[in-house]
Amino acid sequence: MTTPPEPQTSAERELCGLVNGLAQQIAEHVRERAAALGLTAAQATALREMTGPMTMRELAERMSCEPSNATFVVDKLEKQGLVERCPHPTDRRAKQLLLTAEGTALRERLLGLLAQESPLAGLSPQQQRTLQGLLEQAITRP
Amino acid sequence: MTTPPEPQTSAERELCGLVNGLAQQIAEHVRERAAALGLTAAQATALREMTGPMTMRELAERMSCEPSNATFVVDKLEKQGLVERCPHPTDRRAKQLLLTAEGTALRERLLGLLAQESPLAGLSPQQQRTLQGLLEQAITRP
DNA sequence: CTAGAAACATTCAAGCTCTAAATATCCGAG
DNA sequence: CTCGGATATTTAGAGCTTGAATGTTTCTAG
Repeated sequence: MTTPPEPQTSAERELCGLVNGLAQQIAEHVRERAAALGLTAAQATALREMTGPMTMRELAERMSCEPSNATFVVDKLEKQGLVERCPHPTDRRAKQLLLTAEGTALRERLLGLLAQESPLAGLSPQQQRTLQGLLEQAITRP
Repeated sequence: MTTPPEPQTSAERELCGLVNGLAQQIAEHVRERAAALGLTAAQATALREMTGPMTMRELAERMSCEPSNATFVVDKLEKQGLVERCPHPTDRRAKQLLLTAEGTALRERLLGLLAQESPLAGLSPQQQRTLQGLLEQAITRP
């Protein structure tokens, strides 16, 4: 026979639901601020992660998405004149992404908006540290 | 003037990244188990939430998505003979979703798979309770 | 040096999700 | 009863994401 009906299971499912719920709130937060600047959530995420010159693959990794998706998003940003695809200095296979002056300015505004009214404001700094520890442990395990 | 340069901010951004990371692990977990049964993640989520007869709207709420999306997903499940759209007993506007025998059987298998190797297995029951409390507090705040 | 393996970026097809609009039905005020 | 606002579902259109296939370029074993 199997182990007795596990009370564990349903608690874990509920917990997964909470994690997803909070992730959705965070996504919504980004979506709202991005929309205020005429960007989609994906475009805003890309802009946020553009901390300096980088390749397409590097950006994709920072965005936690596939390179093909990065191509799609950067196409949009490039059409808006926010980024440029330059030839990479040392690797002719790769492109080097650079923010334009406009892109840099918009990124600053975006970062300012994103810092306001964080979805995590309901937790004290101490609680945030606790949460961070738990999440790190949960993630670095499988 | 604004508050001095907040050290808070970057910590919160990192924390958001962790929440999203764990949510992605959970999604990947569902995706894998669903694929083993020939289902997409969305179809598996719908099947999982079909705890009994319900309307399209009710399913959409359980899935945290728009009703139009539920229509799309249920279309697929119906084509696979897993669910049926029946006329609602008392409200002729609504459809009542019912699992077929096949659907019920597959749902059982799915629940079994989903309960195995939870992405949260890295946390002790005590830690899971702590996490649950923090997430609830964070969510029920805006 | 050179052939084969691996890495970078892109394109394309397919799937998921959302919004807005259309249709059908319900319900309550008069 | 009837009209008008609210609700349930579907459709159409668009954006986001992925995975496979492709063309270049780089790296590495021999």
